[in-house]
Amino acid sequence: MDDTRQRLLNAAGQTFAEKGFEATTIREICRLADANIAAVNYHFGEKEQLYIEAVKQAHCHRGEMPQFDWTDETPPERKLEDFLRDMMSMMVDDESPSWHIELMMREMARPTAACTELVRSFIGPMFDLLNQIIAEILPVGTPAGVRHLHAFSIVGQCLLYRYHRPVGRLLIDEGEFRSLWNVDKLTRHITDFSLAALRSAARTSDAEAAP
Amino acid sequence: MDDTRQRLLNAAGQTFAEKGFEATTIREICRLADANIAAVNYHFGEKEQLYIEAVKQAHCHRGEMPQFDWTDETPPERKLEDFLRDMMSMMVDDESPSWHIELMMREMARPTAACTELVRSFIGPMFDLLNQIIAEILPVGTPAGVRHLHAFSIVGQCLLYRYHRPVGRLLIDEGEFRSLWNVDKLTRHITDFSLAALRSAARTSDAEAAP
Amino acid sequence: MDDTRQRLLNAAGQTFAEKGFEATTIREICRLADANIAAVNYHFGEKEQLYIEAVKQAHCHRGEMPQFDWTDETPPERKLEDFLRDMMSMMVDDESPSWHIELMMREMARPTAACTELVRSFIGPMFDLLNQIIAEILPVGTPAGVRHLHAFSIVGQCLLYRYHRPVGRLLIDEGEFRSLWNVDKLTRHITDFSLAALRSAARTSDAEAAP
Amino acid sequence: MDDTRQRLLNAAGQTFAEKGFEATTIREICRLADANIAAVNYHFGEKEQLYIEAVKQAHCHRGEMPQFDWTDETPPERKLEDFLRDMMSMMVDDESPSWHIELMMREMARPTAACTELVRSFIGPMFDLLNQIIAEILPVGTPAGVRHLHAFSIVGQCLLYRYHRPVGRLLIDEGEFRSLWNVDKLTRHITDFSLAALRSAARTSDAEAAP
DNA sequence: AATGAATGAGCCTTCATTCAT
DNA sequence: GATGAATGAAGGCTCATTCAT
Repeated sequence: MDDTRQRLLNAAGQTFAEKGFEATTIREICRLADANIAAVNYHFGEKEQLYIEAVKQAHCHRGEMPQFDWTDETPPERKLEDFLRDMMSMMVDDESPSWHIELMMREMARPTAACTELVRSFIGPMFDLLNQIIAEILPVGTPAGVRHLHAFSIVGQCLLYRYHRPVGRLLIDEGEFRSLWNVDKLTRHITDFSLAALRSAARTSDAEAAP
Repeated sequence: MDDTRQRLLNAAGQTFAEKGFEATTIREICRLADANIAAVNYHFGEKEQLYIEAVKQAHCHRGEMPQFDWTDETPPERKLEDFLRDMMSMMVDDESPSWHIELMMREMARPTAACTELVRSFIGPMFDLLNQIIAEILPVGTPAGVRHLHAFSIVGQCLLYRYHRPVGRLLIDEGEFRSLWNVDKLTRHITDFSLAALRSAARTSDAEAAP
Repeated sequence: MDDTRQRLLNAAGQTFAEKGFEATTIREICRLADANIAAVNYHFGEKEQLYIEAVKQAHCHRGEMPQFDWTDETPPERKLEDFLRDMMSMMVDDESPSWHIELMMREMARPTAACTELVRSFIGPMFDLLNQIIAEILPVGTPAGVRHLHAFSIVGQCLLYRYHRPVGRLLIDEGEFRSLWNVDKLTRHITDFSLAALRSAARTSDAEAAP
Repeated sequence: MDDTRQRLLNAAGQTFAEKGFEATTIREICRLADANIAAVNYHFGEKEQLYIEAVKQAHCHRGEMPQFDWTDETPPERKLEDFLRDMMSMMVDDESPSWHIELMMREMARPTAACTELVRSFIGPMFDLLNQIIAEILPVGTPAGVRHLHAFSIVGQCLLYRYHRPVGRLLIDEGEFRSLWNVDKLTRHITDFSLAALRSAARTSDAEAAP
């Protein structure tokens, strides 16, 4: 039965997400999974392989890629907002612990062998999608390098709210923190901020192109 | 002699920055510092205290706060660019390993007891400074919450280039990576991007305020 | 099918011969035999039983006892030489790894439960045969104890070349080692050495018997 | 204090001698030495190093080389007997457990890294001494290779009584075994046997040299 | 003030074996 | 008859820490 294997993966993902690879012991995982200590070695060979499999499963579980109901008519501004809302729902999840995302975040900050796979199947496609949206806003012919810089600027704004949440908590007072760390509000702000920057870049670029 | 204590702090900062708290062993630090194995416990009581002291020293070493030669005449746009250039020089340091900054980055992502002190003496003042610059650009009377959102958007763009450098390396090809991950280029882009967004916000705000 | 059982025995013999009982793992044997991990316990109950069966098979494979074409006329000197040549071909086998013999050698040095069977069916008969040859050379009526001492002296000379081959390699230089560790040369030397000793013992014994 | 280190070496030698390297656990050694389990790692780094040091100490303890009160007048026959008596007292030691020798014997049969040192400081000198005695008996000018063969024949006779004691026990009945496995009796037999062979070789050699 | 020695808890891994199918 | 899954004990080793000097 694959039950034990699955329970191990869940327990591992959860614990690795919470404490990181080094600080997690396989005893802890096995206790949580209600499995024998030797089960990890039997199913995965070694601790690191279990970690890699857990990361793989983490983003699979999330559903590979979000589904948007966009048509050919959908304006890019709307697409950007949808995209950002999806991103921010991953960054700010007060209700669920969502170790799947936490594990991916850890992997992005300190990549191990599992990172390549993660980039191939999730991060890469998301990055490409964002670049397509940007391409619809910036003038045709904008170099890829410029689009990438804008994409990084947008993604950077999102990631901060997950990675630096504890620091943010120290920088602003509690009331403000609670009203701020909220998917709706943050989505709206980042959308406005980024759209303004993109439009400005588009204008500048046009002006340069047509003197 | 305080020599041993100092050598321990240096060795600890270096190693903690490179490997993180868990993955670093006291033996390793002592070997690097050419000190006795019991020296850490003698001077600092326990491993965690050594870590805290190392973090404290890391940001002290950096010189607390950058010094800008601004006058009352200096326009906020110039100030923002200077500020961002200083930030980016911390984010992108190809030449020096700069464990001081790496340690601070680690602490910001996974705060420990040392974080409060770090925020008080370095991150907080930097955040305040950025907010002052923003306040000069946005209309008088803009609520603090709005300023903070803009500050986060700006800081988020910067931090990405340090935290997600390995992922960035996987997303774009090597030639582009090398031409992109560069203080000048990134400073200019982030300045332009953020300034455009701020100006747009300023216009919108004025329009709302004066119908 | 008895195929698996047989493959296990071969793999076990080979591995036990090479590494000894303790250092050999069941997994290793099963991998080599391309059998399931539980096959050993299924077919043999436990590791030790597999070892015993492997030892049994080792000497069976060798053909129980050598066949000599001796007649009543064959002089004992010739018999001794034939016997020693057979012994030495087991001790010095450059060509084949011959795990069958290596396993028997191990068992003789550190006997386990398998040893009794080995002595009964192979070593004992060989020892008896040697004693018969000795009896033909020493005067009639020589006590069994004296014959046994001579047998031990002869066997001891042979065994050294297998058990202490690595030490021998360190005691003499490589050229000499290669010219020495050779069935023909060693057979001739041990035959001459032993025959001289036996004849001397025969003379002494006769002199004592007939004053 | 070096007390613990010494106790560990003693316990290790004893246990390794009894059970071999693989079958011995460091927990067992530490229990016997009344030391903490981490003491082995502290003093020797790893199990194998402890083993090597134990082997080194084993032959040091024995007193490097036996001391014989020989003069220039001492006939080689007397020297051979003394030499063999010393050898046999190592091979047949009913009274004392003498793990020192047992450990050396194990090392000779299955050499590890410790063997080279053992050969250099003990086995080699003993082998040289035996060859000198042989040189006094065989005619001047006998090639080294021939002397070595005789030395091996003599040493082989001795070693059998230690390595194959259990098999010997199965080949002859208990009464005979007890009367045989005895330093005096065996020394006398091996001396007579070998001396006869050497003298015969000397005569043959002379006859060939002077036709 | 400073250190070599020692400690005990705990790490990951591997073992021979047994269980349920 | 044969096997993949699972088990518990034990393996060597490393850890941060403390002790006696």
